[in-house]
Amino acid sequence: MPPDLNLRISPRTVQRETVDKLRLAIFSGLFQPGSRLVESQLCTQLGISRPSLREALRSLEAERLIEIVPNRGPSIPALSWEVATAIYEVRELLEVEAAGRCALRISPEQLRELEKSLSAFEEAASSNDSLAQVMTAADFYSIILANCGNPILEEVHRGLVARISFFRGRSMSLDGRAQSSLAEMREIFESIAAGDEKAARKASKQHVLKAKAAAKISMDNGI
Amino acid sequence: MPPDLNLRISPRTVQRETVDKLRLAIFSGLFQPGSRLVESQLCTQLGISRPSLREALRSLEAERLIEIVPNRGPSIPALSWEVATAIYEVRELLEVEAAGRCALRISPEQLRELEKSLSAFEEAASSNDSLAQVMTAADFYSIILANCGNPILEEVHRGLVARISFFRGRSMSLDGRAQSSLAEMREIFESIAAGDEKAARKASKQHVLKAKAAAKISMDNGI
DNA sequence: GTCAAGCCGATTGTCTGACATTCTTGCAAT
DNA sequence: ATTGCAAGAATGTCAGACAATCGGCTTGAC
Repeated sequence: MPPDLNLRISPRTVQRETVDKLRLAIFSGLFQPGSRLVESQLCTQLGISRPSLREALRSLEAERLIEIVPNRGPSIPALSWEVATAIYEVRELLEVEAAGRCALRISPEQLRELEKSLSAFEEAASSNDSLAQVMTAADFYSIILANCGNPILEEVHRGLVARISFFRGRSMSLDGRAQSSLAEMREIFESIAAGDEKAARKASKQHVLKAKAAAKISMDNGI
Repeated sequence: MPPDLNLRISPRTVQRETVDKLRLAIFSGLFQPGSRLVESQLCTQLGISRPSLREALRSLEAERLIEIVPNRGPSIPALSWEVATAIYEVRELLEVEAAGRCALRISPEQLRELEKSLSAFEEAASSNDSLAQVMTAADFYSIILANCGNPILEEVHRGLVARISFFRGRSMSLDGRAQSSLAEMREIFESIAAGDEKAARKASKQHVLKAKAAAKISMDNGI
């Protein structure tokens, strides 16, 4: 059998990417919190019809990336500090668990992947591209979550991180935050590499707590 | 002005309830896992148009209550034991945390509510109505999660419990499971009432572990 | 000048109907 | 029995339409 000629001459089912486009746009902070998303505008911008768009919007609503109030339409929710705190707390719960499990079971192969993503973050941290920083940092966690042995942990975590992505760009651009974040992540990596569950949990907890503190600072500064 | 005759001759915004109807139907086990949901059929059954139905289906897809394969349409996912295990594990993480927090901060008023829901479960446990058992048990957790001080914890938990609701009816009808469940829940309640965080965590953990074991048994029995 | 009432445009909620694409299933031919 | 094909069914997507609702603006009264 010839090796998978999955060429797809005529790109079918491209509509489903709409939701990904929108999601990415939200991540990138293209829309201000609180701003409304007018359906007709999005339709023309995305080149799709209103029914299709509305389907995509429903998905995003279920993911809590947008909110839809009846007769007012979709908008980007303004994340209150209360909710952000709650998200960080649950993130802590999940990441600590994942890091601990990961330390006990990650394969050497995946460990190299993790190291690579840490290097990628290191490079991003030297730059001023906060979007790249957020993205590479997200990769780092993703690898940990993907190797913790519990797909649900990963899934839930992804959903939560998505909701605070808006913040994370802001707080990452705080002075020195990227560098200290790097140090924390390196410690997590070392612990996992050493197979030290307790240390991985501790380092992971520290990291989330620091991230939360940074987020609070950037929010108080009204950035 | 006459006092709010909210008669709603022409029922407005009733469409949004469609998703609730469907969700309830899924909870109740009306559809077999793996069975397909044909859009045109659902449209006539629910009395709505296809676009509206598809919006509802997208919501349910994002909640992982159904899955939609391109060009094959929506269906009820067959829950593998691997995924179910993962869900129970995360549930444990969340419930333990919530019970612990709840013990430290619940108001006397809400504590009475919790007691009431425990009584409701007690009554259901005496009967053979496993749906009522699942529902009242869900109420019990909901109150704990709603009073743990972290709305995200509650939200995530609700999503996870929804996905294993199919099972829970089955495992609850195992011989003696409802009664032992009652005992475990009572212990959780007592710990919370006493404000004993550690005990609440321990009892909560025990409860989830037992529930998981019961689910495994009922699954192995191929029920 | 300020405030309240009412009207108008903009936007959403929902439907009908349509058509191309894709999957499934049954039938025919080898 | 297996293969291939063709008809039917279901989905993916669109266009257009219309009522209901919301928000802002104008108008009028004090």
